[in-house]
Amino acid sequence: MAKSIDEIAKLAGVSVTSVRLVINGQDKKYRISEKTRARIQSIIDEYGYFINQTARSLKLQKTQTLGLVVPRLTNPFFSQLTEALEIRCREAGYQLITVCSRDEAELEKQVVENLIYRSVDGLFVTSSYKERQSDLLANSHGKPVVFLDRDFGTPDIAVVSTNNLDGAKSLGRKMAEQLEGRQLIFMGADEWLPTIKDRLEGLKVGLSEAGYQLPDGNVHFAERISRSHGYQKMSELYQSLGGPPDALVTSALPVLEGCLEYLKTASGEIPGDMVIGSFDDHAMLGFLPNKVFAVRQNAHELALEAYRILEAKMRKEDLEQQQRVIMPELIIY
Amino acid sequence: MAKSIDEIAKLAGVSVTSVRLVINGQDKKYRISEKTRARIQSIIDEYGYFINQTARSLKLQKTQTLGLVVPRLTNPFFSQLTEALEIRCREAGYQLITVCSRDEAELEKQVVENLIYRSVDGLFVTSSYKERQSDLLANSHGKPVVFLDRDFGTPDIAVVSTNNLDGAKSLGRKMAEQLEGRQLIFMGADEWLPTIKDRLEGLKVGLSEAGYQLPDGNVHFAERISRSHGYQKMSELYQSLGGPPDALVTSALPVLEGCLEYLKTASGEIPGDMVIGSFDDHAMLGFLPNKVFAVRQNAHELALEAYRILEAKMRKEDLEQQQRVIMPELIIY
DNA sequence: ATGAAAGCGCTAACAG
DNA sequence: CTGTTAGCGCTTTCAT
Repeated sequence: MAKSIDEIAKLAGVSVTSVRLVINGQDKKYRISEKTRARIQSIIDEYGYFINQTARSLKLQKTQTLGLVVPRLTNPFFSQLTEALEIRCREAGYQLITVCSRDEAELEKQVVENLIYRSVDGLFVTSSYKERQSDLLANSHGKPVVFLDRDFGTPDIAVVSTNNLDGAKSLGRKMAEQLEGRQLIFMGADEWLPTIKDRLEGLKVGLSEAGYQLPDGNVHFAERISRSHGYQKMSELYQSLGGPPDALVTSALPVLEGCLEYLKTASGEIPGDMVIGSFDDHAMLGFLPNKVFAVRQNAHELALEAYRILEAKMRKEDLEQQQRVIMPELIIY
Repeated sequence: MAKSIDEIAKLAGVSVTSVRLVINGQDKKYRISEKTRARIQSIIDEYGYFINQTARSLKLQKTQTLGLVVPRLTNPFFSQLTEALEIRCREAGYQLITVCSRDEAELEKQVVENLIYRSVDGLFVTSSYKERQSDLLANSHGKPVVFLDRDFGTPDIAVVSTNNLDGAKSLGRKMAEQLEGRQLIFMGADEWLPTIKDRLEGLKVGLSEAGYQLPDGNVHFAERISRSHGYQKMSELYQSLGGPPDALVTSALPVLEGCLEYLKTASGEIPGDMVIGSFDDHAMLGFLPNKVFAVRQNAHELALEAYRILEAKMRKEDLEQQQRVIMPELIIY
């Protein structure tokens, strides 16, 4: 039904140039006569035209698509980030292509390569390892890249991340107030991630500012960020403590869920007097009987900043500042 | 750095045909001499080759991309569905492009059009209205479409959905056992959606099978599926009941969250003896002090079936059965 | 066993 | 005011 420019031109008995001009609204009256314009328009109205983006992309060497790599979409933080970024990109005329890496190095490599084959004009990447980051930079085929969420400290690259350090500090200070001599346990996972390191580091500083030194023995790491690994690790901890911790801080939501699940199994219910600290916020955290502190990242702001930087890179502007750190918010339930 | 076929051919002093044959591994020894093969290979090894998918797509009239339209990615059900579908598509050599419609008719129209412009080879769409569904079918430019999650009853189209009716029935039967003469309130939203209608309808049937007739006055609808609308509606309900309901069933998670938030504000805490029924499951539901029943959709199965049908359509197979209804699971916390 | 050439639909430069 | 044409990188058919 819908026709190409050539076909419209043929049907109207004019050249492709004329058709192009009216399609693009460049029929500035002194270029195309009203008669031809009308004829062309009528053909378009009758058959419909719709542009073949593939051909356009091939000609212009530009696809108007951007790629986004996130670990998982089922992680609420990343799904918020993705939604916000998609909206921003569409506003700007870009189509966003989102893929998941599951934080697996091999998969990350593969999906990034896929995106590059598809000739995306730029990339947003949440990289799982420092090496993958440098590797990508070396094989980016000149495509601009903005890294998200994790700053491995590689110099001279564009990164937009959350200020986990300061977020964790204020979490630490607030939680210390609740302790009154009781013990706090930190339960992390994927400790090689800079986000996780900062969270632990900041927490320690914040706690100590309020007078509580976190003993090394109170720091635990589950194997990976996942519910089952959190469950497993909490079961070990529960045995050694002989009960639930007085206060618990987890570095990610799935880990917290696993911990709570174990505690519910072991004690019959969630111990309501256990103070909880969580990185990553979730609506339902507010419905626990416990006192809960949650550090909420600003996914929206992160998305806007990342887009801003990528766009500047695409138009080859010189960026004075290609690193941005966004402040999270401390929620108290 | 990486070169195109033409350039490789020039560098090796051979024709593009020869280069193509070795790239595609079709250098069946009786076609290309070992000498030329080696020369070509060495050039490729040195400079690297990487295919320009855009050019390939233009030639073949096939992009190896598929589109997916979901209302929101921040809805856990849809993020699960998206993850599963992305994995399945990649396995099959397709790149999935996901966009959000926010259940807004205009936006849905726009994003679908975008995808079609980009010449996706096929589409998965969670349509928000029956009319948008028929409209899309009329303007699909011959592209195969599989609709997800919502079956508006349009005949002869491909739909993969959850058996909300039977899921709701078993929810109703189970909840009735807990009532012991107390009142149950249903709180829905977006009542024009077939999923929502089925949930209410099934619930009524299930309840009545177990001896409880749900009065019409106990059925309420918030304006839209959102936390704030759930909060609003629960506040009205709370006033008129003079307290929290004995049992509450919501048609979607955000609505439940809003209701609980109001109850926490009003009563200081979630009334622990309120029996809760939820469509859509979430990990944290298990941590409420309440008795909770959740109908969990099978996003994974839904994704696999949808892909299977779309693939069959793309290869123009005759489908005896292009409707699939997947059974959900009743989770009891 | 290898090469030449057409053509996918578009854009842009140039020619009337 | 309007038309012609080259070429983006690939696949495929037909020659040699």
